[in-house]
Amino acid sequence: MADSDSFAKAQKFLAPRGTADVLPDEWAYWRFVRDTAERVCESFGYRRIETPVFGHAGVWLRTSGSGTDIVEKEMYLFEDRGGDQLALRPEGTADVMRSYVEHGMASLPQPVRLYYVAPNFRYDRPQAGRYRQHTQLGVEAVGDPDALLDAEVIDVLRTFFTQLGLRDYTIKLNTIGDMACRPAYVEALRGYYRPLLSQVCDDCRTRFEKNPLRLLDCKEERCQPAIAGAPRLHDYLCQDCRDHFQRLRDCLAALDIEYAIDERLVRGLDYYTRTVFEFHPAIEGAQSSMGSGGRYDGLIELLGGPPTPGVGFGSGFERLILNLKRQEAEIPLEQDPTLFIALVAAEAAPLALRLADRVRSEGLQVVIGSPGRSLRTLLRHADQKRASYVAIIGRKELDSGDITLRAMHDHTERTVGVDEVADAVRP
RNA sequence: GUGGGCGUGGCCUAGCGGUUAAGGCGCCAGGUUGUGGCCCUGGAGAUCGAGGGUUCAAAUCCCUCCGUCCACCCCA
Repeated sequence: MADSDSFAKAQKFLAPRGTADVLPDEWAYWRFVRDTAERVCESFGYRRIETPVFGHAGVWLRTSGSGTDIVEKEMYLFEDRGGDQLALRPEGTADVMRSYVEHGMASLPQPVRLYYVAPNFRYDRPQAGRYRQHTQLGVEAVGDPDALLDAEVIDVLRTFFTQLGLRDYTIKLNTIGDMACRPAYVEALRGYYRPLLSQVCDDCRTRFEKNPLRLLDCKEERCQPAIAGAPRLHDYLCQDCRDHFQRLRDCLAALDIEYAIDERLVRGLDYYTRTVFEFHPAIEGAQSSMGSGGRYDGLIELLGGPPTPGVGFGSGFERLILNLKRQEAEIPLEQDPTLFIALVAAEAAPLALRLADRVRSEGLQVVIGSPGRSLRTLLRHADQKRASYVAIIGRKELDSGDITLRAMHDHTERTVGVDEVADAVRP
């Protein structure tokens, strides 16, 4: 890394690695995805919550699991001037649960349904669909253990995708047991792997120690034989977990939601219990998950709250937009301005400003063109912005006090008073 | 953390040892001294990612670094 001076000279100033500017042309996608997310969540009775972009590092250090990449090597950690250990939010669920406890939401009727759209930060190596700052829709149903809610949040995500026009995705579903049955399985898995450790990859040896469930989704060729012969989690599930999973399946059937059970599916965060799921696009890129989540019945206890069940998911906007583009999906167009003011006589600026305000107060979009350009140039600009009408203000209009109003679609012009412009251009 | 591709005006690209570094899009102005989409003319805008090396001569060859993209890993 060069020193900062030569860096600045060589590269100018660029957005930090793994971050991106959302430029005006791109914003149409963002607005569409955000508006759709808000509409869908609210249609299910979920209410908006916002938590700070940074928080006490312990919120994530305690909940996400010491063996996970997110905590171990991807957190943006910093100390503030008062000496507090803080972190840029790496994921949304834990801090929303912190807020649930902090604000006594347990005293509200349960479940509490919450959603948020917020940036997350992870120090990862960027590639397609993966950024150091990314924006997620998060949805959480807190305080009710019923599998109906697992089905409900999956339905929220399914509906969100449908409303976006995303097609050809698949849903992977699994159950990973709970604190009653998973420990016995983990022991069985360790017992099985112990004699095989010399045959598996380095990462798997680490997983064996820190996060044994992840042994199952190793992609290394040499580890596949070990995975194939491993004990199956589903053989160790307790009756409660079996019942929960069956009820979830019944609920999904009622909703006509199709899915594939994938016993290899485990999640990257330690707090998940029972249900886990992922939504994948049919066109598989490397960063294929467009939304994923599960149940986290022990999470709130880890944060010092009472035993409280919860279930939810996260869905990354950047990946959704990537898939919308790949699919060449239709998105709502930007609104065209109704009126473009061609200020040929720059000295008439006060008149132009008053006229623009007056027409805007009627709820119409008005753009003032660069003052002092030739009328020819101004009309070209108006055309490029697809304005419906152009109000021409030059010497002639300045003298008479009236406005020349040109209808762009048929090239007709008429003279109107300043007070009549809004009515004349209203669609 | 590990691999691979690529860095030439705002964008896309040509040039691959000797060129005033070329073209398209976009931008500005004019052709119509107040009238758009097409067309025509002109203009502005590039220390060819940075530093070092080879050479009489480097955008072009070599090295290092930086950036970026793609993949692994991980995940949204």
